[in-house]
Amino acid sequence: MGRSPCCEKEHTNKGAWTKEEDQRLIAYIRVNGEGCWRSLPKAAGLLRCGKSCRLRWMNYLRPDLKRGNFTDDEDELIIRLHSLLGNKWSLIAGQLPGRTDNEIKNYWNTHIKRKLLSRGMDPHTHRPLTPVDGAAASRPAHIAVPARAAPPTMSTGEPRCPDLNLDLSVGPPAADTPTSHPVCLCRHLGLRGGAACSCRQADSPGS
DNA sequence: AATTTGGTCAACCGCACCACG
DNA sequence: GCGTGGTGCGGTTGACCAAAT
Repeated sequence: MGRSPCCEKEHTNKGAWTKEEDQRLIAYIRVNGEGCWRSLPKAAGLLRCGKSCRLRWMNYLRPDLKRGNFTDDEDELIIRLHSLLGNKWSLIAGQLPGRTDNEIKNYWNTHIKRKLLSRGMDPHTHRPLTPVDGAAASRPAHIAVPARAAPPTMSTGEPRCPDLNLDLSVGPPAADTPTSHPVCLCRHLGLRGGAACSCRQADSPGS
């Protein structure tokens, strides 16, 4: 009935990638560039699903990735972007050069959630925890109630952090990262391929 | 020293969107 | 306008490791 699966699961490897698989993928993309993920595994001699190859490349093998701990600045930026965008990890990642959506998502779930809870903030709404939670009652006095904080809904289109300067038409704020890909938020905002989008050429050379 | 528990992160899965014929 | 294929995204899982008991 429906569409065929993205790949033949019976003849594909799963689980952790080996060094050899990594090398094959890197070598292939160096020569042929990104794109055509569906046919890439066969062409590269990999027994992997195309999606798996893409994920491995995007989240781990890309040369412009910044590995290592998040800085306090990045922490705060993620928190503010999340309050504005919600769980739009790819959008948030677009504002953090060298970071991937998967990395940020993991970091959020493991570190920042706890950080916000310790501040007496609800990680979902970015509002102070309600008395029902039993935490707000004990909220320290120095934690101000943000009057403009609102649930992370995307429907109003109203910025929840007016002081956060998000230029939606340009790349990441860090201009000194020549290796990072330019980020076009119009793509994420549903304008992909639209007339308003001027990023098609720069988007990706392979696609 | 052995076992348990909790944290971290790479990877998978399913769905949604877009481009194209 | 519709159906299909390809790609990207967000949620979830599970393996691995370190700290605690």
